[in-house]
Amino acid sequence: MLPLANEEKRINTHWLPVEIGLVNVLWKMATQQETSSQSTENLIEALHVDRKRRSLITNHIYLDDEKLPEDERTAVLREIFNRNIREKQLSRIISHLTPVLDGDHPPSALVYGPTGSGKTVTLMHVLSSFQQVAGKHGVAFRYAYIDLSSPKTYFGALNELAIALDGSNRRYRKGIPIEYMQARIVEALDGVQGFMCLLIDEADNIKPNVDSFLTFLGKTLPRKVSCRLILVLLTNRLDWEKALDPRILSFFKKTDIIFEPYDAMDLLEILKIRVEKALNKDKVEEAAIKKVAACASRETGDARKAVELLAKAVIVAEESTGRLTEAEVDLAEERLEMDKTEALIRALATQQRLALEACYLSVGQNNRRSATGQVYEVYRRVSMQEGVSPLTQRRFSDMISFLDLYGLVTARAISKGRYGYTREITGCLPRELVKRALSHAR
DNA sequence: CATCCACAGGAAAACGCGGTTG
DNA sequence: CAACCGCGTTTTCCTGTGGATG
Repeated sequence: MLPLANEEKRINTHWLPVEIGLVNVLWKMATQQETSSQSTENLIEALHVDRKRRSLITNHIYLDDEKLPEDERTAVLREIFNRNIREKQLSRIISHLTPVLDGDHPPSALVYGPTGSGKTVTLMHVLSSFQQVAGKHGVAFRYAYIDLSSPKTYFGALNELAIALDGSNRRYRKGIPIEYMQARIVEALDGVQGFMCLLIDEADNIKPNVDSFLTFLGKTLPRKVSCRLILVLLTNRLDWEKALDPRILSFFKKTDIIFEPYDAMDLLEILKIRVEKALNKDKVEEAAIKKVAACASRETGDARKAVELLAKAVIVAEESTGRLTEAEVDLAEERLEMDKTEALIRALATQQRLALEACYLSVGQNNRRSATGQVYEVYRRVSMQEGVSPLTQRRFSDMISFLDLYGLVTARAISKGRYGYTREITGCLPRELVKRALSHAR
């Protein structure tokens, strides 16, 4: 999973020839010129041309979801759905909703799916399309999106709901009674006839008392308003239902819809759209995109991660050959991994950092295996030096397990016969990465 | 085959710290 | 203000482990 120490050499040998070649060309050009100022100008020109030659990106924003404006985002999504990617999920949701067209009331839905499987996106798409179809059938259908992706209280959730419903941007002040909030929501819904679909994203994010919010939504609200409510709750926790009060589940009479993570084929299509929009197609090899899709689907099937990897690979390609091939993807994956572990190390608590330092100190340059006892001694010395009082061996042992869990060291329990039962600790990260991260984290 | 090393790792007690109560 | 409580962390105590060794 983690990059091996010796792979760093490959990075260098990979791009060096290109750079050297370029420098040589430039040097020749420069030396042929008569005055130095002219040569500098030429150098600038040459570098500029070269930069252009290597550049892959034609439109930057399509590689960064954060920067994509809303209408562009929906346009991209529309394309995704046109390519029949989430077909199964789409048809499930739609068949759940179709009773509306005949004026029947579908039950509420609970949608499960891991992050990056396109829950929100798909639901939004379906609902907006559904609204239009319903309009043609003469059925009044509206929907509202309530985003709870940052943790909210019962009050905060009501607030979001109120904002979504009355269309205004203003937040209601804190401190007003919850009954008032509820009254506002009822008021906002009162004039509406027909169906009202509430799409509640990350519904598991309501902190202290989820139950009361859901009770309000499922029990109180439908009685007070004229329109017919359809609740759609999105969550990425499969066990969420178990945390709920069974009474709530009973009056919800809900349907479950499950979103599988994207598979490699889906991701491939999604990536292709991005590539078309953002990159110079001639410089991108099909195999590379396939590889990105394969990597992402192997890990989590998270579309956002896939795009992130693609973006990283493009950067790698831009600063080396100017072509996106499988090799660049490999490198990008490696770097992404390195960045992650480095960030992880920097975020470690002091004691854990010391433990990690002790491990790599004890293991030495040639990755000798060390027993827990030895490393503990080193750890004691190090923490004395730092002026931190060392912890007991018991705790230290736990920290080793922690470091092992996060893949920062390898520690496996082994019996050395009558010479004891220990964990052999070895490092599994490039020395220089550890050094940099450790020195930075203080 | 029993022994025994040098820890692993579970359980419980002790500690520390913010918050609450009489 | 002391006494108390709840909760997470740390220490102490303890039993368990697996194979080389005599």
